[in-house]
Amino acid sequence: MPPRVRFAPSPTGFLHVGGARTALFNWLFAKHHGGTFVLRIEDTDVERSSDDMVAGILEGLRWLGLQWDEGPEVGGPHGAYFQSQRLDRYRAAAAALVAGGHAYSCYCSLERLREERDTAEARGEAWQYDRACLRLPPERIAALEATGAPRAIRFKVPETTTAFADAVHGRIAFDTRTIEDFVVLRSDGHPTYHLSVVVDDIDMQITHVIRGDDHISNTPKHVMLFEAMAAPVPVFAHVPLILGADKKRLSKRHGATSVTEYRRQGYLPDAMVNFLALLGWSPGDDREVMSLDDLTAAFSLEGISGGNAVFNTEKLDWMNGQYIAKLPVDRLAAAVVPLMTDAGVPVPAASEWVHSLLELLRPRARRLVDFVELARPYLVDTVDYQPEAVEKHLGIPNLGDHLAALAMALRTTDPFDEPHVEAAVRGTAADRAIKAGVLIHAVRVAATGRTTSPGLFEVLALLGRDRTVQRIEELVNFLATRTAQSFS
RNA sequence: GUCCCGUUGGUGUAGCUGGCCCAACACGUCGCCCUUUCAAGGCGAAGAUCGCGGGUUCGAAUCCCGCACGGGACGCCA
Repeated sequence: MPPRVRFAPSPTGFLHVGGARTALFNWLFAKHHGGTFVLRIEDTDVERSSDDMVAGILEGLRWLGLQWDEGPEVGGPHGAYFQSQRLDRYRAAAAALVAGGHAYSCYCSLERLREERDTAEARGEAWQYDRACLRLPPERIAALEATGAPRAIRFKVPETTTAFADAVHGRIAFDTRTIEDFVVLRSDGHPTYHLSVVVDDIDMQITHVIRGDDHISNTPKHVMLFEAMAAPVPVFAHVPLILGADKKRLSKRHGATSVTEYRRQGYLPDAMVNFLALLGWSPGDDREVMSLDDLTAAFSLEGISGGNAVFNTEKLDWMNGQYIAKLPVDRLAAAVVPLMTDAGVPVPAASEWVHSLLELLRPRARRLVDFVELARPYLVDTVDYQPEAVEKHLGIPNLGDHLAALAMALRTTDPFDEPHVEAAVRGTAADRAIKAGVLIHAVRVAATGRTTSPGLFEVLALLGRDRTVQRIEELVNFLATRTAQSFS
């Protein structure tokens, strides 16, 4: 039977990288085994959930290429896929638990519970629910019910040892005495997380629950619930957490954590997926740059490692560079041109020329946004000279004359391509008995205003004769006025 | 405080059915090559007493025990 897995985000925040990786592992597992990937929105916390967050999560998943087989917008035979639309199911399940003797009503006030916890915490201890309401005599319960007192439903935790076989950690056992009678249905009729997940996982026939390590201690509760509902317990696989550089759980403090943010910064979805897949998982061999198809073919739960992983941005950048290097140029242009336009850098319509430019810059970019600054000198009309470039390369005696001579030579360079431009530059340098490098550096400043650029002859060929000559002459003028000023 | 998970170079991992491991791959770092600069690419180097301490064994990163440290969970949040 093909497996059914699910990703069940709570729309109380953005899709962060940890959630994205959990989704990815689920997706890969499903695809590897020809199974089904279900997306379920856990929005039982009405206060904190929002439609915008749902939209953002869906968008993030699609951007990564993780389309779901069942869930929001695509439907499926096991819906609804929003927990807020399944409230009846949870209430029925809670009633069934009570009827079966697995759960009971609790009339304790929130104030009392909080006080108990606070005093316990003051002693440095944890408080467990004292089962006060489990011992209530029937007539007392009847009286409370008659007055319409608010009541929650608590699961009656049996005294045993619950154990489950975790696909990444092996057997994990809990003494249930350390687990209190947890609430499954709040007094407002809304289910808690524990009830809704289990009910949904049963209804949606989930066979494998792949989720974060932070759920390990919830799992015995879920196992007990599955058993109380006489449902088969799915296989659990708890994947390690993603940590920041300080080994603390990844959070806002660490900078970008949402996939939307990485998208905005110019990371490619394939690179993101590849990088995330390698955080806590390995194919078992030395492969690292892997497509979604490669990952799907290689994926297995056994390859997931047990320890938490630090999110290493440097490696992500490297990975992104690998994918930028391989991106077909038309797709690269489609991704990058809008960024340039947004930044106020005009891009000509001539796509051949733009493609050549991008090819020149490609090995120098790690993120798509890098292209904007990299490309700026080739797209704007006037070149701004960086002070350090001026200082470093323009202090040559008679430089203006040398440049004027070069401009003259370039005027008749034909064709104006890389080898001919190179010949003209080197020829001029030889004629004037200066090192080619000196002239090259100065011309780079003329053409780009910077100390660094792609190979100068490629740059000039790309700029074309007119703009090249014009920029060299502009630098000649700049030098002349500067000299005049220094004498005044 | 209690329970649970984890611990291989700065980072991510491989190795973990014990010997082929004086530990491998990738990122990062450093150097060299290429070269007009910056990248990219190629080549090379440094960097881990495999958390610590005991044990088992002819032999342990690999098996057992203890400890330390890190992380997570202990809600009518998910």
